[in-house]
Amino acid sequence: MARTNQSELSDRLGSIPVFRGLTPLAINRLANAATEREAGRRTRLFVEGQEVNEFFVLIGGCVKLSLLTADGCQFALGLVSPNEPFGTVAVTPRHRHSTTAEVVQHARTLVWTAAAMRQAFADDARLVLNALDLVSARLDALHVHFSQFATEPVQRRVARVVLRLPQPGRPGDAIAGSDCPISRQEIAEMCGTTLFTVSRLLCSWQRRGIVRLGRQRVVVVRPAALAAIANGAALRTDACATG
Amino acid sequence: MARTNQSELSDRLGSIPVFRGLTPLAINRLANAATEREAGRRTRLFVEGQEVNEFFVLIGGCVKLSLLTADGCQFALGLVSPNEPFGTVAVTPRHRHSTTAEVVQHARTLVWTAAAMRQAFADDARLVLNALDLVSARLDALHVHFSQFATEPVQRRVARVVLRLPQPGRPGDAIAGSDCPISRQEIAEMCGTTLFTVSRLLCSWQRRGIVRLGRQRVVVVRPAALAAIANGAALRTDACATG
DNA sequence: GCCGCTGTTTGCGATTGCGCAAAGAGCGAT
DNA sequence: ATCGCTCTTTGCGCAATCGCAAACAGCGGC
Repeated sequence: MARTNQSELSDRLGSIPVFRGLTPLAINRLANAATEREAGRRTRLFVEGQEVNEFFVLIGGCVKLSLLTADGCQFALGLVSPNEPFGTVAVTPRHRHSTTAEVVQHARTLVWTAAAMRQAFADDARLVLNALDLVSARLDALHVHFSQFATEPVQRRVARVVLRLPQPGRPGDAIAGSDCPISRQEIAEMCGTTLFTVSRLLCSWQRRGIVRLGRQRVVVVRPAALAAIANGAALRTDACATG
Repeated sequence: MARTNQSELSDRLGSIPVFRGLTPLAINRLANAATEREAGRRTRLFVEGQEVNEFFVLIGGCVKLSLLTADGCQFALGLVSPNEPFGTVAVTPRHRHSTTAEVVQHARTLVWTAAAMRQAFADDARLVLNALDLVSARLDALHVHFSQFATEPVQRRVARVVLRLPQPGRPGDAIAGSDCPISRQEIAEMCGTTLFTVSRLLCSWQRRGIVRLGRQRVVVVRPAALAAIANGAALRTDACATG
């Protein structure tokens, strides 16, 4: 790849979960085959339906995965955090992306071609196992997410989504120290609701001092209170408006 | 395993997608390690949270995968069809089931211990690739399912679920030639709604001649009409009650 | 400093879908 | 054949949420 020192890159790769435990040889080959790519807000790294020919790992910034339903309604699956691979881990040729990846905040990514990944899979069986574990874990997580989604009222879903939002300067979080602009519309798309409902809920939470709002910004002030809502504690929304 | 002829079993394994393309050696070892197990209605093959120590492939009958949400609400992810593996494909030790598998209709399964599966993964790298593809495909399918679920009104979700239900004697379907008893409650759990709403919708469809209903039974008479509903064609539910 | 654009708030009316209660129906057991 | 159990249907009222329209507000450009 371009600028970065090779062995430094190898070290970095080794710390990414999906590459953990690979042989030095495999890691080095991956490091050689990697390309670093930056992409600005609103760029699309790949689009739903397009053939899979690249594999991404997010290094910095924020990327949103979404898809379109048959009736043209957009639904967002969630945001990708740094060190997470995305795109598709699978290597079946001809496979097509089931989602669209859009950059929410200027993103730095490591990119491999599908061919390079197939080579890597062949180089080290451990990578396949890692990928399998990763995808399985995602599947499990999605099961849980789905079931919550299916059975919970909007208020709780929005609370959950907001809790997962990258927070400015929250350690270990998606974009430590910087802002990730997310509109009410985008939150609505992650919750399967409308921007109006999201706005109403957020405003009521702001009145209660649970969040602080701005244009394309939601800062969680009292995570515990929000978690309580997410877990079903608060039944009423608009009560105690002066809280 | 017990009764069946070994080579016959090997042949059968070879036709199960997840085992496709394995070396004869690996297939034979799998055939040797397999156990056949039958389980009656309402039996649970594994329970959410329990440690994964067996791997299943459904041969006949019908199994429902479900999970409990935090508030004790049951949600059903769907039904397993014959030749589908279930449980968890991943082999990470200590991994726990994220779902519960309950027999809906007397089921015949092939079972392997986690140890046997780990051995098989080691025997033939192709198995790991197959598993990765399988899990990836499921993840993609779940993304789509989820997004439909999140954006569509109840009516369409119920239509979709009913379309997927095993139909008596429909070729290639879950339980060719026999009935798979499913209650309104169970359909509701797959749709994220209540049994009342399901009942109302089904009755209105029956009045329109789209389905035929019985106790724990839904037979799709006009799949095309139901598909039209699933795709958003019919806006009104109760209109044209005599249709 | 003003303008225009995009994103946000809020009120209001219309629906959808829920929840309970009670009556009705299939099915197996005695 | 009857009983009892479970599953299903249906009526009715209510709460949650949507959808639109219009007013408001941050922010960059000129």
